[in-house]
Amino acid sequence: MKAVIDENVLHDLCCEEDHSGLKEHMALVKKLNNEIPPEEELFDLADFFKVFGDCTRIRILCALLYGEMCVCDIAQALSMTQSAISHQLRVLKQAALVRSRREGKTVYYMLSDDHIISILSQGLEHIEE
Amino acid sequence: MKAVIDENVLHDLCCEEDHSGLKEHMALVKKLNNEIPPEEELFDLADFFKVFGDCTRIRILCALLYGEMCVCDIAQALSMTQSAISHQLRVLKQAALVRSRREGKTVYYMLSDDHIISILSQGLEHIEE
DNA sequence: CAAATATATGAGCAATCGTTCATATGTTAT
DNA sequence: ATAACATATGAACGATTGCTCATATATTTG
Repeated sequence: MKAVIDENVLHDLCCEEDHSGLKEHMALVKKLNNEIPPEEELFDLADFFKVFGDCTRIRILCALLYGEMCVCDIAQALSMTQSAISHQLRVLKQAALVRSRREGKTVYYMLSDDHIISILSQGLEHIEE
Repeated sequence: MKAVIDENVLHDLCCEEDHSGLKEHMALVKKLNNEIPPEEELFDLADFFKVFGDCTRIRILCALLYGEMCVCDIAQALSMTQSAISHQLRVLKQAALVRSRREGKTVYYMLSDDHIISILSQGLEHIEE
């Protein structure tokens, strides 16, 4: 192993102008218990991000930023078929990114929590560079 | 449009016990200039998250949490072929998630900034629920 | 220069993904 | 019950993805 380990990483982080990364790094390393997490957890993590990795799903999430919407309105807003939207809403729901509420014939979807907003926001920050 | 708009969202957020989401929401809405961002930006955002949406790439990023590593060591650490790792490092590099440094025959890869750490960390937080 | 080592890359293939189309399920109104 | 509307879902198909294998490029050493 030629890899530079542990303390050097912390040293590098400490020597940067922006110290905000250090706390997050420590939190993550603590969370990881100083080891690469078990395969299963990394698999879940990849699966989680995979859901964000599709333009249609991102557009749905952005549409829901402004409040809950029913399926047909989302479809109309994105100029896509009801079926396509419904399929993707299922993916989003399985990943717990959205939840739904039925009101008669129509089903309203909304973001399941505002964790999602900060993840989207952080992604946007990164690509604007 | 049956969608609930704007102020209602803010109202909902204000009425939650945890107020931490509001600031982030406002930041994002401000960033979006109160509109769904142009298709191109959402496309880029999806592309960005897509990179995190693969188990091998996540494992590489986690390996690099502890410091820079050369290609063959990453391959050994993850029990994968050098070629597979090299292909994925290219994807990670194109997405600006890693950068590399050549030292003789060997090429060392490292995380390009600690933004990535906080994104990983935030993802882990979400799946641990 | 040739050999050895580390990395990068192109072609090909199996698997996964996102959409469409047809159809099923669920709800309301007549 | 029947019709109308909203949503969900299964099959199928084209596109994309991640790996393997073979080979190319780059660097060091003899």
